[in-house]
Amino acid sequence: MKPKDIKISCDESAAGPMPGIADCGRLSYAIFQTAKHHRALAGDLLRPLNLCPGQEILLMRLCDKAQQTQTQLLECLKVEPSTVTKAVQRLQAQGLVKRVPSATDGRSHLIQLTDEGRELKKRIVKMWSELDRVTSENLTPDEYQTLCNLLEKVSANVATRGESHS
Amino acid sequence: MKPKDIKISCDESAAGPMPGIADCGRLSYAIFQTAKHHRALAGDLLRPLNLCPGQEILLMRLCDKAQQTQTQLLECLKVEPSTVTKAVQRLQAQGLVKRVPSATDGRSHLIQLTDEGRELKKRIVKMWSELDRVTSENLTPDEYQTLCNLLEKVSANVATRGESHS
DNA sequence: GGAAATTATTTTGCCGGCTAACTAAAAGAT
DNA sequence: ATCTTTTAGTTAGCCGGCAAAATAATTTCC
Repeated sequence: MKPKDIKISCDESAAGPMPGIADCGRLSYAIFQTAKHHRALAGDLLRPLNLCPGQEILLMRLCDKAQQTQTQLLECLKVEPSTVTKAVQRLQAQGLVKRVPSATDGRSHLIQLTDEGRELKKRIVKMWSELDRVTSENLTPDEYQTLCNLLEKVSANVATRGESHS
Repeated sequence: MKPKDIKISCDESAAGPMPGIADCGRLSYAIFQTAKHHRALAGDLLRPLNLCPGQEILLMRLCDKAQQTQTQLLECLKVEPSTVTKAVQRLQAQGLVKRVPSATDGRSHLIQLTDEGRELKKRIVKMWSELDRVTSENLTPDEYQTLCNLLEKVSANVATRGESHS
């Protein structure tokens, strides 16, 4: 009869909401924790589709605009080249994506969805909606808006990599 | 004379803020992107300390309460056992952390900071404050508060792993 | 046209995180 | 006391992500 009442974890114990790092960076800590759980939840919802978090976004990009160069992908995904390389390799091995050499540039390949990949779109959209639903479960529409706006503001603050040079 | 004006990325181009996945999950998308950039920024600030994002939090936990079992650590860090195992191994190899076998339980070890690890505390706190400062740069105190509150709310929504089983 | 610089991509290697399968010690049940 | 179950940690293997270094094709500049 004691399912989980022995909660001796560090946070919600006796003396308030954890000392230490959360004190000098409550926002950073909240982002950190929220994101980790959010990603884990995404992973759970993605597992039935045989995908890992991050892959679904790449696939959706290819739905929006078929025929993309890896450079285009990494720009809009905001990841490093090697990340795209690896992701594409894996998706290709799964038969969701195809690479055709560019006719005009011998260095680059165009990435496109296979039929199988294209069929996943509906399921991804559904999964992603569900993710957002769970994420925002007890938020009012106003809170949802506010949160998105603030996060987007913060995102801009924090996305100073690669733009601030010179 | 064209340093970076050829921005043909997917988001802020012609037709509004990107179609597709962000439409059916604006919040999820914002969390995803913000967290990635935030983590990258943390990585930048952590590099001079020779740490990777995530390690600093473990160390801070050990500052708050020396002598912790790995199980205690994983509970308050909210990560899986294997994650702690690996992290502790690496921090130990760096000489920041020590493991002493528990006197009362032959299975567990107590993790504690070395002197060197303890010396890092001040720098971590400083780094973390700086991270939070940059993150919240253009937010009013009110916005900061609101954002933290909303994120913590969302975090609870999304942290349903391991608690919902029967 | 040929050397130099830029661009597209890959490879390697590392880190945090997770899952799944496993070992070993401790606690319960009979 | 023994057998069973639970608990503490480890290992191996995979994924996303990053950094640094290398390769190859393209552009640019003279």
